[in-house]
Amino acid sequence: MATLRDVAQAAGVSPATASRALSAPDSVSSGRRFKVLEAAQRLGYQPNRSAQALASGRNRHLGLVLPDLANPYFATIAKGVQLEARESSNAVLVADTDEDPRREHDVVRELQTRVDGVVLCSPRMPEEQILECAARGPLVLVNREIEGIPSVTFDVASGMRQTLLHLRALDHRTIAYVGGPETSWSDRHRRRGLDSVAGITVIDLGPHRPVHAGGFAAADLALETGATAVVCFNDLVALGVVSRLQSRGVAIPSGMNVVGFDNIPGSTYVTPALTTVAVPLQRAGREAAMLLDPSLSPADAAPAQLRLDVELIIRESTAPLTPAP
Amino acid sequence: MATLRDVAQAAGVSPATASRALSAPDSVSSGRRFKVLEAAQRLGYQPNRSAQALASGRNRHLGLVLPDLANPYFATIAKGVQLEARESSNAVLVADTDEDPRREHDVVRELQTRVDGVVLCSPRMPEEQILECAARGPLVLVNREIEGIPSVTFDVASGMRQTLLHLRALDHRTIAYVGGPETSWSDRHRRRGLDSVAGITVIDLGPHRPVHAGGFAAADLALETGATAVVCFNDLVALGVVSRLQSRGVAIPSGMNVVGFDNIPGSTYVTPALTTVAVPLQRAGREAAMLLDPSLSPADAAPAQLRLDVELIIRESTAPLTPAP
DNA sequence: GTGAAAGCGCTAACAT
DNA sequence: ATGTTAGCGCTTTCAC
Repeated sequence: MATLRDVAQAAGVSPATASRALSAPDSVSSGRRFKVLEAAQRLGYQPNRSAQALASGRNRHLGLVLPDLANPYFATIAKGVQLEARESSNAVLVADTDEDPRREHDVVRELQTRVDGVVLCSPRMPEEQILECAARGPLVLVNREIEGIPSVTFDVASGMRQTLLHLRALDHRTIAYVGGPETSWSDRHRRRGLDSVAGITVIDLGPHRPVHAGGFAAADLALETGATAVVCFNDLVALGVVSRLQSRGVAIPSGMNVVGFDNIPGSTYVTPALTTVAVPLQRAGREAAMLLDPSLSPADAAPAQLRLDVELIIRESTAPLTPAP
Repeated sequence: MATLRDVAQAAGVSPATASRALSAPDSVSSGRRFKVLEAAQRLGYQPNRSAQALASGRNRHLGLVLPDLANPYFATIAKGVQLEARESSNAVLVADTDEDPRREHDVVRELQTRVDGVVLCSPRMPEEQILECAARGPLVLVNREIEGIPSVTFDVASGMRQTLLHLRALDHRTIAYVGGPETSWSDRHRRRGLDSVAGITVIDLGPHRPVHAGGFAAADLALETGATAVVCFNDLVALGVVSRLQSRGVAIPSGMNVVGFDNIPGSTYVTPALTTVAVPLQRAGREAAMLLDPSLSPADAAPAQLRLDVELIIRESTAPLTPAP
């Protein structure tokens, strides 16, 4: 394998010049630059990443920690991180914590020994642990906000408000909300939108596991309340609600309206297709990765806290309460 | 940040001994080992990965290349790779190719500059390009076999045979097969199982895109043939077939049976739950990562070609053709 | 703009 | 079992 020395020698310049020709082309006269590039090409030169990293103190590796790679929500964020990473010639180290918040802390620390910065999607890790991790190296939060740490979140309160306005316009007056994990930033902020619309009564069905199975129990509760629509913490839960309602013989939307959150791919595949709040997951991943780029964030600036807009997508699972005659 | 020298000094030993105490404990007397470990602990020593990598020539990084992270099929494989990597104290660099086979080659090569070995899930990259990549460094294929390259695949022909036997037992005599991409190893091998069961006529519906949308067109074709059951290349397609049939008013399983492949999580969420062939995706990821461990594979041995067993999971989308009276 | 030289922090012969 | 020594391949002052 050809080294930089070989290239320099072949080009008749010093290793320093060869290095510069490759990484800071403008600081080398065009003649020599050309010779170096040509030699590198000819010898099939591939820089040794480890040596670069050791000498420069930077890896060009980004870390990404998330609860579950097989969850389309997180997978989509991961795609966004990848996309941005590739454009800034970084690589992404992904670590899945298997939904175990206790494991997250160790995973982050382990990753921090290997990367220049970490994107952390951790709905449940205790705040003080996150602060501790942030002290060890650059870190950006996704879907959660902590004072003093850069983050990318979604304006879910607005999403909730849009949802309620939509349902009210369809003549619904009593709706049920299937909550997510109690400790989640994301659920707290959805709830902030719950009382933002006059003329709608919201029945709180309490916290539920944010997965398909969580929707089963919730569906039965919803039916009991007399609500005409059920709004769910996320699409996975909403899908569970739909399944359960259908198997109990309740038609959607005629017997009950259902709204999800997130707009994961599965929300369009189900029948009826789910009305849901689209959150720009991939964009969030990109933005998070960008916030990690040191050249873009002067160290003295306040940590950026992005709040991305969301949009209600109306599909088949919501309809006027009483259809026109 | 404390370095190994600092630790050595604090423990009153040479850097070499300190290094050994940490990485090959048995080669150091227990007294000194203890002192080193204690000093490391006290100073909060964290080895510098770049330096280790440069000196040893190994990164403890594994690469994983796949078409689409948001596809549950690949996401599950990724989880398996992660699991095994963690146990062997490796980290995983994931690269998504956005389903673009032309991009795969570059992505793999880029990754190979950063990792000790690559797990490649690439249904469509041309064989010669894969061979070229394999020549550059350790590489294991998943869900594809190429002579001379270690791989982990599934016995999908057996899965197909199990499916046909099941359908025959339910009195089906004519079934339709919705194929996947023509060039895919995986589709070729499914087809090998197609003629393995006597007494069943299989109508080939031709290649389809292996996603939900692909199932729509296929559903209409299937209806036209008079088949009583449709077997699909994968669950995503099967889900599409189900959607389309239902929206055309065909009940499942009474009007048509549907079988998928892969047993992705979504296959249980749909109504009716999908009969499908479960393939051990996570296990495949693990095995692939293990094959990459140099300590387990003597360089002179023939490349391992694992073929994992699959199992038909019978759910609600298949039923006897003519129910008992 | 260019080169010489000094490391980055660690591992692995080699010698003892 | 331990220490000495030499790099691994690159980046980056510093002087010119």
